Amino acid sequence: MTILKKNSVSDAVIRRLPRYLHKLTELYERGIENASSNFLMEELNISATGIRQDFCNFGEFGQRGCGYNITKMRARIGHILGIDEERHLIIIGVDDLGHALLQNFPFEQNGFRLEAAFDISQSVVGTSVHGITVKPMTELERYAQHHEIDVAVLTTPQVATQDIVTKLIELGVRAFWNFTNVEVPSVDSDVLLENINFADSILHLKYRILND
Amino acid sequence: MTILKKNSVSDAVIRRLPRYLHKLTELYERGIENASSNFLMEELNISATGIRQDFCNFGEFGQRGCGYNITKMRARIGHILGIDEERHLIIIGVDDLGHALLQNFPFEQNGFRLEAAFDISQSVVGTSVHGITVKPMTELERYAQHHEIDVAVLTTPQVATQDIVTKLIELGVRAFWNFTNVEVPSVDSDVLLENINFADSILHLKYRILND
DNA sequence: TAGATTGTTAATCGATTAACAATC
DNA sequence: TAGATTGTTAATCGATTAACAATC
Repeated sequence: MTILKKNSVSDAVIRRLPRYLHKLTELYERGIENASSNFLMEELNISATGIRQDFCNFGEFGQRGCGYNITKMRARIGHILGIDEERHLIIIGVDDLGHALLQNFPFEQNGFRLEAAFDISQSVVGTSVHGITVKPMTELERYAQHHEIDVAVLTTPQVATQDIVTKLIELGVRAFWNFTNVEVPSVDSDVLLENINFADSILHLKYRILND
Repeated sequence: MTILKKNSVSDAVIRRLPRYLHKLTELYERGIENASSNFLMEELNISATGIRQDFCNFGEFGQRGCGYNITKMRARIGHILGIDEERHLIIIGVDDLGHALLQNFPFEQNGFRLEAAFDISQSVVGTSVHGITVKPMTELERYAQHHEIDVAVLTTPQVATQDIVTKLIELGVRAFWNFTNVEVPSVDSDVLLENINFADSILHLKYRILND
């Protein structure tokens, strides 16, 4: 009998873990070895109680009376987030944004390896960015049959996105990092979708500019 | 006596408004004129009750028995988000990502006008992207004295970010759209900060890949 | 031991969901 | 009128905050 490994830690907590990780790395680089929840509160603008509550989800992190050891905590949170588990990704669409990601985003640092790039446009196919040669979309299917694709990064034009997602799901892709403005609709519950939506973000900022 | 116009609508609600706006625009383009909360639920994966509750914050939107008129609702949500209120922004850092934003992001569509771009690198200063000529950082101060800067878009290298933010705040900038991985620390409560953090996002995806 | 600070239970607060009267 | 669907109050659920015993 298989038991569905149900994630009991709330999404809100998980969303904060990368912020902890990043801050701990910064403190480590500053040469700080130990931090109390109160100190972290000031650094992160999260209440000390909240921080302790978050860590508590994953067992004991600190030492009563002495705070948290930064090296140890960093390793542990990194492990929870799976930084040490490498996953493969491909990128679809090598326009400016795709190019920026290929060129500058530290995939390795986050436990990913960008293995291939695809584009439909003749002007970019065959060019090489950061060591990756852009393939034509026509090769996608063949590529998928011979390589494991853990994540597809979507930096495609709006209109093309839905079809590409459908195609990729058919080809077995189960996770998407979506930079397009498209709401990919209720895909199967076993498909993961992480959106980065610039327009949503700037509209939220506009609202606050007008109302705060 | 001035009354502090306290925003009584929760942040969670406001974060959903851009999604509503976007979906309504799509439905409009599909030629659909009316939608019930149940229909929107299917389109957006937000419960029908939740949708009605959200709209209820801003007065009556629909017509009992008939649902919501798409054109009217779209205009209203757009107005709440201030799409019709133009604000000016500048971008600091014209690397690949900055370039991508300049070139492709529909600022006007979201009620913004990108007025100037700054960079420190000799190789981009003086070049022109999408009609904007990149200025050297040394001109920032003079520029700020003569123009209104409502938002500064940050696509700067990590190390430079904090100093640039401090400088911009001195120059009177009160809102930032931050694409760097830097946690800009507890700035004054009258300074707005909207973060887009690629690393946080992809680590969250990684966690779900490993745990879902 | 005294002071500091965690880990964790309990209390509070806020957001989501359910229910239903109002009304098209 | 009957059916549909909103607007809104009440109930539930979950997340944040407070409190404090455990312990370094």
